[in-house]
Formats: sequence, C-alpha cells, structure tokens
Amino acid sequence: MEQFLQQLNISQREAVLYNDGPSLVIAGAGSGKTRVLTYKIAWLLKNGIAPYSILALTFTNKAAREMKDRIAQMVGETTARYLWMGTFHSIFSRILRREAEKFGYRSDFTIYDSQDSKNLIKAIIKEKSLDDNTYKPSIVQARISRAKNALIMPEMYARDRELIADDRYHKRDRICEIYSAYWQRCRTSGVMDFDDLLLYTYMLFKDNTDIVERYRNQFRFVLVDEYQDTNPVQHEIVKQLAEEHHRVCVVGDDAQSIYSFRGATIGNILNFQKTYPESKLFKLEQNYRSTKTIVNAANSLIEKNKEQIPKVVFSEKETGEKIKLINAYSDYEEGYNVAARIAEMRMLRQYEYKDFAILYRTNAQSRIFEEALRKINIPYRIYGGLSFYQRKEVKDVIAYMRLVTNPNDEEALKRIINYPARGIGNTTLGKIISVADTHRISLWEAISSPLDYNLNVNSGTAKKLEGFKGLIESFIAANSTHNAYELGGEIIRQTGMFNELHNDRTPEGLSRVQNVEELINSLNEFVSTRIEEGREDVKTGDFLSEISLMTDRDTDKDENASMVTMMTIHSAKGLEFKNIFVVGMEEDLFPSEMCKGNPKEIEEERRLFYVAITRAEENVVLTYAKSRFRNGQWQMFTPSRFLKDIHPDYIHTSWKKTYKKTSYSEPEILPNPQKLLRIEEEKTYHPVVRQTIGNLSVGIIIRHERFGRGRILELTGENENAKATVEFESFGRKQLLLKFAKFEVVDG
DNA sequence: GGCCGGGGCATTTTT
DNA sequence: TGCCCCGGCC
Repeated sequence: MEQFLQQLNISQREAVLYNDGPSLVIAGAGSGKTRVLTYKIAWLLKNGIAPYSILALTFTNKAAREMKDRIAQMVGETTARYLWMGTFHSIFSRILRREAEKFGYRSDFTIYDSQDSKNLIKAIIKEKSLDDNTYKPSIVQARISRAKNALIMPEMYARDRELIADDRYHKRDRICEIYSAYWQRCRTSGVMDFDDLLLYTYMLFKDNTDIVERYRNQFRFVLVDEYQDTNPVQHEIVKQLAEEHHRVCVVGDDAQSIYSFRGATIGNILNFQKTYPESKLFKLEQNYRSTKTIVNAANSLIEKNKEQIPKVVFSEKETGEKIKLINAYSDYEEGYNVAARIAEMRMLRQYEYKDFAILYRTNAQSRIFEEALRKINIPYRIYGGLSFYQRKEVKDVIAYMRLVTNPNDEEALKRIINYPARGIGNTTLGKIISVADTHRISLWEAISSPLDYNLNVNSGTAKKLEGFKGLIESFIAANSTHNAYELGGEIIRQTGMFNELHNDRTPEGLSRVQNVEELINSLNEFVSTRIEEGREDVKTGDFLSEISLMTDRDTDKDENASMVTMMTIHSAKGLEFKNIFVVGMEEDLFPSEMCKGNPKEIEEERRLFYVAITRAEENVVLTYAKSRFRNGQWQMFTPSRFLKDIHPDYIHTSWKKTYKKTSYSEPEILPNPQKLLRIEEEKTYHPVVRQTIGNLSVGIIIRHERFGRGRILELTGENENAKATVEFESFGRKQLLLKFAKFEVVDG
C-alpha cells in the first residue's frame, strides 16, 4: 500500500488521499491528472469500497477504457469490471434504460446522432414551409442543443424573454415552435438525442425522489474528469447525485477549456468552490511532459487571459530548445517548410515519424500538408472527417437494426423505407409523415394501420408499404431467435443490400462492401466476446446501445504505425507528441475570424493555442503564411496576435530558411493514405482448439484468437462454467469462459 | 429514381 | 477552390 503511494508526488498523493468531502483538482497540462484519478479509485477499492459504489465520469469512451484498464492492472479485472465508469452519455443511458417507463419511454429507445437530429430539424423546417436560409438547420440545431444543455424545455423556452428576444432580433422567432415540434417528434419516435440522455436523467432525478435516493446511496463516490468541459446539465446531475454526501471529486484544467461553443461552461470549474463551500482545492503544478521552455512559454501565453484559477505550472525537465517560428509567403510554402523540417529533424536527430504532429485550427488546412508530405514520401495519418459509423452504407445497415429494436424510430425509417429502392418515393413518404403528424403517431404506426388513419395511397403503393412492413416484421421476429450477428447477416441479405453493393464494381463500391463487411465483423466480435464472458443472449439492441455512443476514435487500432499525425487542435486535446507543429498562426485564422470583437471567445482561442503548445514534449514549431488561398481567392494575412503573447525569450525566429528541392529524392507518390490506414495487421492463423480445464494449469502461456498472447493466472469453476483468468500482453486481464474461448496453448 | 449541374457556402465537434 | 444540397431532367 505504501509503495503504491510512493509512485505519486506530494500534491498528487494529497489529492488521492482526500475522500471525505468535495474536492477540486486543478491539473495543469501534463501533470498526471489521469494518474490521480486512477490511483484515487484504486485506493478506494483497496480500502474496501465496493466497485459499484464508485461513479467515474469521463468525456470519451477511450478515456474511460484506458482508466479502467489501468485500474484493473492495480486491483484486478474482477473488481474493476464492476466500477461505474464511462462517459456521461453511456452511464446515463444505462440508467435511463433501467428507469425508462418512469418518463414514458421504452427501455429499448434508440439514439439519434447529430446527423439524425439535424435531418429531423431540417424536415420540420420544411414541413412548416419556413425559409431554410433564415432557419438554417445547423443554427436551429445548435440553439435547441444549447437550450437542452441549459435545462430549458420547449415550454420554458417559450417563456424565456431573453431567448425569444434574441430569436426575434435574428428574425427567427419560430425556433421555439420548431424546438417544440422536434421534442414531440422524438418522443413519438421513442428516440433520444445526445442531449436528451443528459436532460432526461436530470428530470428523472428531479421528479423521482425514490430513484435519485437509490442512486445517491449506491454512488458513494462521484468522480468527474475534464470538469472544465461540462455543461450546465452535467453539472446539475453531479450535484443531484452528490447532494447528500458531497463526496465528489472533479478534475480538470480551466486553462484547457475549449468547448464552450458546444455549451460547456467554464464557470462550472471556476465556481466549483462556491457550489461546495467546504471543498478542498488541490493543484497539480508539476508538468512531467514538456521541457522547461515549453512550459514557461505556455505559461507566458495563458497569463494573458483574465478568467482563470491561479496556478504555476513548472517543469523539472531540461530547458530544451526554444520554440521555432517559421514564416512563409504562401500556404503552399508553409506546407513545404513543415514537410522539409520534419524530414530534417528525423534524419539529424533520430526521430520517428510518429514523433511528429501537425496541428491546425481548421480541417480545411490539412490538404496542403497532405500534398507536401506526400511529395517527399512522408507517411501520415489524418484524424477527422467521416467516421466509420457515419458512412452511408454503415448507417443504412444500422438503420435497419434500429428499426428492429424500435420500429417507431422516424429517422431510421425514413432512411431505409426506400433503400434498397422499393418504389416508396417522396410523395408517399410525405403522406405518411402528414398522417402521422396529425394523429401524433409514429411513421411506423401509420404504415402499420393505414386504414385506421386514412392513409390515402393507391393500391400499388399500399402493397409496397405492406411488403416493407412485412420485411421489418420478419426481422423483428428473427430478432427473438437470432443473435445480433446472425440478424445483421439476415438484414443485408434479405433486404437485397448485399447484392446491390456487390454489383457495384467501382472503387467506391468496393470500399462500401468492405465497410459493411467490417460492420458485420464487428457484430461477430461483439457477440462472441460477450458469449465468452458467459452472456447468453446478445441482441441487436445490445450492440446498438453500445455503438450509438461510440466514435471512430474508439475504433482505431494501429497506434504503433510510424506516421506523422495531422489533426485539429481540438482533437489533439489529451494527446502528446515529441514534436508539435502549430500551423496557420495568422490573424483571422487563429484566432478565428468568427471571434473578432468577442473577448471571451478570444480567450477561448488562446486556451486552444495553450492546448496546442502543451501537447509537445520536446519541440514546438509555429508557422504562418503571409498569404493563402482561401474560399476561392488569395488573401493576405498578418501574423497571429498570439505570437506576441508568448514571451520572446522562448522563441527563436528562423526567418525564411530555404530548403533546396534537390536535397530530396524525386517525388515518388505514396499510396493513398486511406489505403495505408486500411492495411490490416497480418493475420496469422492459429488452429483453434477448445480447451477444458484438464489441459490447462496456472502459469501457462496461451494465444487467444483475438487477444493474442497471455498467461493464465487463475482457473475456476467446472465443466460448463470453467473459467480462466488470463493476463494478456496487450489487452490486460480478461476472464474467459472455456466453453467458448478460442485459444491455443503456446507453452505448457 | 438516378444523374447532372448550378448556386451557395465556407470554425472548432469528446457524445 | 471544392463540397454539398437541391432541383430539374431523362
């Protein structure tokens, strides 16, 4: 136990050990924030606190998973698995499913992603014959989302003077009406959008004393990561849960709050001590990531912000090199400079490609760097863009699965009612929507009983609708006998999607086939993992509730591949690289033009710059161009005001260093990076032998079909229930049900 | 129902 | 400039 605490510095240890009341842990960049959280949880567990009485909330699945894995290593998988650890959205959707009937939902409600929400909003705007230029779906969506995050229901919106006045000022005074219709439609469809998952949780707790009491009693400790990014609902829910015992620990860094545009309120962390007057404040100020120069430069920058919790981040690492500033005449040249610099640093100082990241303010900037890197054969990887689950063909299959789980799901139904084409066009769909709207029923109900609701279509169309209905019903029936993987296969075959996709021989068509195959594979993996863990029925609904809250970032595997990383600064938060290039350091680009004249937003941009710099361990290179081609025309730019915010002592300006083109070999075009990404690990085939407990003993090495090499730590149970606890080299500790587990013995 | 072309437009996006 | 969305046409 003592040794365990030795691994922490004094302030980390104090933060870990204080658990009697509310605490605020202000964790400077690179100061071991996650470490404090994991050790705190491990400490509680080692002191006999039951895992299910600890609630730990994060913002990404990845963060939750990584933390859980680390805790599992410290206290064992069997304990860690019962922790309530996950994203706000996944934890609360779990609670909402349990309590669904309390607020008029079914426990198998489906979830709209942002695109679904936007589509529905767009549809409502159209149905109301509003001009979609004044009522831009994205703006309306943002406004509704903002309202939900601020606990404002439609009827409250209508009474809110400020909101109404603001909408009127922008000539959008019917937003409130759209909001109300959107709310109603989601309810009729039995779906929730991301914001609903939080809002309904809040209402559930507010309106049902017995329920909130139950969870308050269960969650004796509440921990929240990245508190600077919470919005008002999240803040309120945490308050509801910690109401009685006040054992709440929030961790974050106000200097890294960069999501206010999505409704995050930095005030939550700034005012935490007012919310909980008896709270203790812990500051983690030692940065273990970066050189002194980088930390000092970042400090000198963030000093320029007014609103912040005072702290002095310091580094005990070497001084390191100054930050480099490179200018260029054009964006094209900027790209060239960066590529050349990377090549040079790699050659001269033995860096690998994966030690570099290029960070930019907007995704549009990536192209020029892609080209530049490609020309001199530097492998790269771009984050951002369309995620796997957002691809059309993947969403189509998932839409069927959603409809099976919840036939009332409007957006899922609209998506596939005529895909693959079955002669149900927009006219028919329009009629269905209008009938459904007048009777306040779902589209599915309108289709199911066309006569009851006077759905006025000709007999041919009626037949087609019946056929569609029959198809979905057959899937629903199959869902009770088939697992998620089997049903997935049924869906792509029975609908004709399989054939349709395979007939398309174009490269795009092939990639669509691949994507659908990947989805089916992941279904297979999902099902078999759970069966191995001893679960019996693994249904489509289980799969959906997991993946609807997942993003691409959770899927990617090949983190070892040595490539230069390119991404927006926003998506770089939480990551670290040896060398960071922050590019496009120009006024109107960074800080963004949109922030002009708004000091609060400029401060947020400055925090964004702070995040960018503090990603670096060893070197920071800042670049800017005097002109760039943007929005179809050449524009002149001046250097960003943020460059002057860094104390000049920490910057070395290397004006216009010219790299001779001849010093690099002739451009050989690299394969398309998308392809590079797709190259899968070479799969070696291992004969799969079903094992019984008799063949195994503690200590032997096995190779599992998916988890790879691992050592058996424990064997329990007999026959049908025989289980092995295995410590895998790259997947950590797992429990396998021998009846299903696929592995071979490597070393007896 | 699918394809083509014109017009409008153009931050950031953990779920 | 390039992408996306919509509407018109076959």
